[in-house]
Amino acid sequence: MKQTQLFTKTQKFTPKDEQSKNAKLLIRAGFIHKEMAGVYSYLPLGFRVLEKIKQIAREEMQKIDSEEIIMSGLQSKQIWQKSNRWDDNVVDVWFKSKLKSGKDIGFGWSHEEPITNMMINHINSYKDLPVSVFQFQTKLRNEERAKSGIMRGREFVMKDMYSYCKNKEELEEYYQRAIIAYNKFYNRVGIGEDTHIVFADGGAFTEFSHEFQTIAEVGEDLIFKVPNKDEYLNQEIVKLKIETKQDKNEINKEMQEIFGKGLIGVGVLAEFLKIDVEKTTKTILFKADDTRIIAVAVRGDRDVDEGKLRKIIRVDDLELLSEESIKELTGAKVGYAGMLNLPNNVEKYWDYSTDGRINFEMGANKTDYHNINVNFGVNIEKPKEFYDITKARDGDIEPLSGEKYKTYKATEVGNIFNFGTEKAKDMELSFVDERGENKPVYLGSYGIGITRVMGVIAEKFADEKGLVWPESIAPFKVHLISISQDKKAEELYKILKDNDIEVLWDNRDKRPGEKFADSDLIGIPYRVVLSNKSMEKGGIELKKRTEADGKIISTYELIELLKKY
RNA sequence: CGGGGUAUAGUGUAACGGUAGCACGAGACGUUUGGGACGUUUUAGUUAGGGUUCAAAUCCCUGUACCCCGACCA
Repeated sequence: MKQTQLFTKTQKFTPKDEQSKNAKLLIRAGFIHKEMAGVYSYLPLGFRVLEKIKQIAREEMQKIDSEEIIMSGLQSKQIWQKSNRWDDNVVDVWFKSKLKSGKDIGFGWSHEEPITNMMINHINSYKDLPVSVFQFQTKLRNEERAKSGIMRGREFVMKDMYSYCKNKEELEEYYQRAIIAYNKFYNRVGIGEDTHIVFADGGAFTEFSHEFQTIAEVGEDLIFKVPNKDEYLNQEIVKLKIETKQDKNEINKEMQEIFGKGLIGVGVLAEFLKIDVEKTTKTILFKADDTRIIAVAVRGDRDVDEGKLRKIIRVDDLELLSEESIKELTGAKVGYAGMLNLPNNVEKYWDYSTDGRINFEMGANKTDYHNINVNFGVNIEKPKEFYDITKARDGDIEPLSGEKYKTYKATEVGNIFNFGTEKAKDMELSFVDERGENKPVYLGSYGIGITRVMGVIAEKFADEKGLVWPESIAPFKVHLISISQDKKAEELYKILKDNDIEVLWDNRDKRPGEKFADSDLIGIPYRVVLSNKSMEKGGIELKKRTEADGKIISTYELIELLKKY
């Protein structure tokens, strides 16, 4: 492609309404256009990158016998009601509208339900299984807050794949094949080395789901590497058994109620009471399934992991108790709750970190009051069991080995999930097995955030001059820059094209400096310069984007070299 | 959804309540041609609505948009 034909221009200044590196660079280089917060259009260069990434995903999915389809973006309410996911309180990212007739419709934020519903028409017998289908879809999600450029938008492209299997074993086998395909995909797009499969919460049906996380500074997630193993964990499933240092000879003191007006926050509190922060206790109250009230105690310097709590109490629906309810329940404002004297209907859970302490502090359930010198077996019954409810953080210790988890900031670029028969049961998708018995189908769901992958790559490889694309997904392989040698360049341009080498020819009437600067900004892997200077030296200058200096070679050598890559 | 911030030309940035200016981009002409050149010239703007004032980009109110932090995030 000739650059004069490219309607986009590069910008010298970074847009002021973008903070993230990926959006700044992609906009400056003309890959994307921002429509609104979290919504971007893909311009010729960006589109080419996107298509390259999609093609690689396509090839890898086809290799594991998945068939490509494209589903509608409009979805019907009835289908989603079957699995109880139409409700805005259950799924909070819905975009919804109505047909002229008044019928409710939703804009697809996921396609598990519609596709499973569709499969009812196609899966009847065990002979129809297994089936795997995938698509590239623009997902629409009404995110409360879009951020990080194209990494987390309201509209984004996702490759989603769904597998339908006869039984657990067949699904498990396909799941493993999908993992292999995913790894190949990440390798091919250039982020394989930093992309790890990470164990994550599996929800109700399976113990684990898996995420593919790419280690990157922009990452929103913290992943934990298990000591001495090549195994990574998502924050919410990191096992902890936090021990608190305690002098065993400390003598139990008399419990006291201390007045401390407006002391909110453990740091301030500990200072005021002149005790160690580890003596303080945080009591958090939750509402589960609308009916249960849960009180959780963790050591003051730690936080509750709601994911872990959900698992312990076996609910999906969990939220913090409202201010009014806390007041009603404890008789105190938020910030003074304690495990002492809570009504009997409140379920109480203690984290390991609260165990083994002598003379600890706790909210008094009385505004502005805290109890100190609380002791198990004296003021409050020692819990029969302690749990792992603490949110993991950097520096935490794996209970098994006693060694620290290593942590990395990472961004989730893929996710695979084993639904078992749960989804099929919701959607009433079943098949008849060899013996004529009706059985639910096993569903696996596999996603790759295509646009997010592009964002991560843009961000990870960029240097101070601009973007640096891996060869496999670069918009063009070669950036041909001609300086006062347009005739020769035109010939070379044709030769490159005849050899099926994707080339962007900067045939603009611009000064060399500007062409080089633009070339670096756009980030095409190979730069080929044709100029009086290069001719004097005997040919063409070839330079990789990642290298500082080029080398002079002949046209023949150039073609041979580029063909190899 | 809570908190904070910002809004001036396609982009980036100035202007005490008193003439909206500069740079990049884009157009024209000329000089230039290996790291965002130079000269002359043209183009194009105060987020929307209301208020205060002789006078508003500037002060006030309301809306909108965008950014950041937190919450949320199959």
